Amino acid sequence: MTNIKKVSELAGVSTATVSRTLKSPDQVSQATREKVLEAVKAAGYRPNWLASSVKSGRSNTIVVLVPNLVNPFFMRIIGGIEQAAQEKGFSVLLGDTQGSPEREHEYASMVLTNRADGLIQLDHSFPFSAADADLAEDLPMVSVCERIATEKKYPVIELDNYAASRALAHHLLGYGHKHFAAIVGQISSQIYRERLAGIRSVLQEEQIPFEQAQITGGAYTIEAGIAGVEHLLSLPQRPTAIFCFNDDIAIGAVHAIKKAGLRVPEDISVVGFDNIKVSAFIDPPLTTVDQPAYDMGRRAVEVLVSQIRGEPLVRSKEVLPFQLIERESSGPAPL
Amino acid sequence: MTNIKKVSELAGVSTATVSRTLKSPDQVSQATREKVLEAVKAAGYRPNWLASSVKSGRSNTIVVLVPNLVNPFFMRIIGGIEQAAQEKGFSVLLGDTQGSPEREHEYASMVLTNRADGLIQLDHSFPFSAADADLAEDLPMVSVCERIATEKKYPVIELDNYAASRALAHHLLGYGHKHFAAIVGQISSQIYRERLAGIRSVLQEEQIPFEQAQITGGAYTIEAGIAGVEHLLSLPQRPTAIFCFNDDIAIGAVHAIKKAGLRVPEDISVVGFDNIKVSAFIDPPLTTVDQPAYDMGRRAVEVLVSQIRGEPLVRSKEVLPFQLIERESSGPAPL
DNA sequence: TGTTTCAATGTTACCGTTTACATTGTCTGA
DNA sequence: TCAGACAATGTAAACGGTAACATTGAAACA
Repeated sequence: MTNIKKVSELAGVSTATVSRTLKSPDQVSQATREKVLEAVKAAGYRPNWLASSVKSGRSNTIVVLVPNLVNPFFMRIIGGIEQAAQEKGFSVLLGDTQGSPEREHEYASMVLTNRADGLIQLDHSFPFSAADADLAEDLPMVSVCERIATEKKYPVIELDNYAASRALAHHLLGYGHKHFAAIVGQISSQIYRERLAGIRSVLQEEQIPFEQAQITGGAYTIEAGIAGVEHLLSLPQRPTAIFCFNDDIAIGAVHAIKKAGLRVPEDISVVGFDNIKVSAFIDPPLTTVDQPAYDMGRRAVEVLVSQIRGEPLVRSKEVLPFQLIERESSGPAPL
Repeated sequence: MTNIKKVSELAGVSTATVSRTLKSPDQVSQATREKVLEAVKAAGYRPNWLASSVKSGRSNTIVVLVPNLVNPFFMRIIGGIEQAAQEKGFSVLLGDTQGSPEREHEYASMVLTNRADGLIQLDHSFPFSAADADLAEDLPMVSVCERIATEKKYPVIELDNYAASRALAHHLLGYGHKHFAAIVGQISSQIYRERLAGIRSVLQEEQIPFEQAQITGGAYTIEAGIAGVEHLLSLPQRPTAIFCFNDDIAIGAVHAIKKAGLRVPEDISVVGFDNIKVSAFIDPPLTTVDQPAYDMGRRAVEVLVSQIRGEPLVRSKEVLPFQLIERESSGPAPL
């Protein structure tokens, strides 16, 4: 291992001078600087990051807890996180939790052991184990999309899910739909409640019933979309419009509807959520709500890093703008 | 900061005893152990990972260089990497390179600075900068799917792309196709050459021409698929079967073909590569080659970790099995 | 010329663990 | 009763940097 001592001997200076040459070159004379840099080159020296970090007590690393790596929406968020983190000199430790609390505990505890300085949670659970909960008191943590289920208010970057689903509902009402259904994602999450409330509020204003039987789902997957449609088509009163709580569900729903011999949107309109890339290119292209995933990731890092730096929290909640994307999976209600 | 010293004072023992209690409890007497563990709990002590790592000289971390986070195929690989890494006690630093050499250099240099112990490269470039190249001599590095372009042979986990594209070609020949085209991904990569060679070899055996004009593309994206089809449809001799070098390209191709008023597969057959999740649920479902992405990620970690541990390399190349998935995007050639 | 100042560099303590080596004390066996 | 063995614990030196403080020497100024 080529360490700073070897370089200092090679250059005929002290280790402090080598360190200074690399960290604050203006404190070192021109001549010495050149000498040292030459020695660095000759020895092939790169400072040991672990050693500097243990000294500074900072790892300049953040952990990101992702429920599902294959979800392209999450990956767009992570793209933003990566970009912003790199700009701020942080690196990103990936925590693929698969929704498992044990995995979450494990990754979350990295912040307790100085392996990471902060945490971004994309799921809605409080990621620390009960045993660690009190230690986790004031740790830098930010949630994106979801809201962490705990008393203490952690900053959150989110979408106005309530308004967005109201927009979707109005969009479908404008097409004359009267029979609605929803295929929801993970139950018990904040998102679930807000989106459902948004839909409910609009339908209530119009005095349109929205029965419990027409709410199905349980996961944000294509399979959940397929199973949801199979259930809905078996009901006595078949819906003419289906809210899917993300685009994966919607893709499954469209697939299942077509497989059942029905048409989208002529027989049933389908709307999604997230606006993932592929949604624009399936048949029919999906009406959905665009979430600024990349920017959400960026903001999350900015907020987290300012927390890590101990700066005061400006806003504990940031709501980013959504955009209704009207495509061809939604249309006039059948007569 | 609660450190080991505080705990040792609280327990009335030396720091060494605290360390031993946590790392090798059998060296400590029952009574002391209990005393120490109680103090650990009372102080809310968690050992500082940075400090242990600097001592051991190991970060138990691997960097993964990903050209594109949003590609679900890469994410499946990364899922396997994550899983295997966790099992082996490693964590994963994500490096989203976007194909930029500077980004690659930056992430790759983490291995030089002890921030990570090894590197998995999903792209085909040698990720170290020219200045670092000689330092990078014997660093643990594994490439997945692609082959790293350098003299020294790094272990590689890959698919038999040649055989896989031969299988696709035979599949389409079986449907009586005579006019072929390819929409390729990144030119100059190993994958590009092997897949093209596979197709060429089959067509040559059958004495079927495969002109340069019918090879188009440049990126592994939906947009490249769309642009590719637009180009191919403008040719005097329109192909009846199109090889797409990944499923994203194929999704774009199918979209563009349908938009042009043609049918898949009645007018043009389309085949993809990778078997990403959504490929089974688009209309028509995509004929493609399944790559065991998850297992490739797992194997990459296993090979990398054994390299990190200094174990001798068993095989420098592992070829994992592919599977031809015949779905409805390919069919009999039009008359 | 003597004092002050300051830039350049060296010395050394420290970050929080781990661990080789030293010490203590108890138990065993002759 | 005492040497030897061994288990339990303490002491202190690492790991590879960084930075506060100390030292040196030359320039600046009165």
